[in-house]
Amino acid sequence: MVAQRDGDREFGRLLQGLASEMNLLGHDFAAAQGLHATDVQALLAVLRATDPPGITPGGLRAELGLTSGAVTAVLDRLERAGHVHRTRDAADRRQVHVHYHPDAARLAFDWFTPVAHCTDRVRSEFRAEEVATVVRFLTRMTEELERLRQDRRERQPR
Amino acid sequence: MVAQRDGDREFGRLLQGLASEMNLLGHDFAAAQGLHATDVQALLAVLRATDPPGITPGGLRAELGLTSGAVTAVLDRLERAGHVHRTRDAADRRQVHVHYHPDAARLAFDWFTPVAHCTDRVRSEFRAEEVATVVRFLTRMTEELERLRQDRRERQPR
DNA sequence: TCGAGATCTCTCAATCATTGAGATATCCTC
DNA sequence: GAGGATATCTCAATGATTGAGAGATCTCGA
Repeated sequence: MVAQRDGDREFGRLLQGLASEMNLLGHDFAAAQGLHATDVQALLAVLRATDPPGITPGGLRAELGLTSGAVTAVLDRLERAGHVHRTRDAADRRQVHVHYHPDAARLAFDWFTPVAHCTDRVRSEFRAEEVATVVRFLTRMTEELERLRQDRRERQPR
Repeated sequence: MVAQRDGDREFGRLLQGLASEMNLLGHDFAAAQGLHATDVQALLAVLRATDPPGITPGGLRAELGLTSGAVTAVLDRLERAGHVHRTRDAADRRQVHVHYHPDAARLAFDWFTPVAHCTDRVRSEFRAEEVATVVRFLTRMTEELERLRQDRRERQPR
């Protein structure tokens, strides 16, 4: 009754549903903080970027799919609200690095703690090797989607 | 060196990264179709809703985290562009059902076919029981996040 | 060393998506 | 029926996003 095709379809739907649910969490956080959805996405991207130098506006542009003007506006808002601050790169003074303010990190951390508990709870339902499988899947899936986007961008540069 | 805490953190980051990547696919589709990111999210939600009666504006409101005014605007745009159409429920004439136009479905289907291939490719790297594990994980994760959001909404109704 | 081109960020005006309150129509229950 | 609840839409105000272009800095070849 449930053919391979249906399985695939269900699979995609599952992924979409999860992504959508995570988006909504962002919306809720935004509403709770008096921020806008885009600002939250940007803030999370900044928090996620632990590579020492932080993330640049250009990186955010790529990560959020916004134009440069929009990124500047987002960062202005976040900076005005005290969540992040900008520093110029000493080596390449064209570049700007965005850093989060520790308080912003704590705020986000506190708010997302219940979410982390959710993750833990689900995680604890799986055996270690199953978790490893899931991690492998998530990693591969992300890689493949990244590659797909990159390919498309190269094939259609404008 | 990598403690449990770090593992958790990495796990959340993985999920976020995947969700973000899927979001970007939406952005790309939007750009390709001359739509806006929100419109695409809405269109996908409509396509995803296969429960026979379709989805209502209220359902979209919940699914996209928008206000009623915004949903009306989104649907106006999608309807004007010929992607969806609205019908009134015969039994409850307050309600509206949103249906996609077959051409819109085909358009989205064609565009997302390479994405489906991505999913298939990754999927084929896993044994059947591993796929089952991943499906179980995705399902549980979505359920838990849904529940978390619901709990929060009930605790803080306004 | 200099200059052309590339890269990164920001500015600014125009556009248009979103909010939020309220209007309208319909349903449900007493 | 009347009152309250529910679902959607309207509309003015707000402000986020776009897109072109300016400014500053770097890179590399002549």
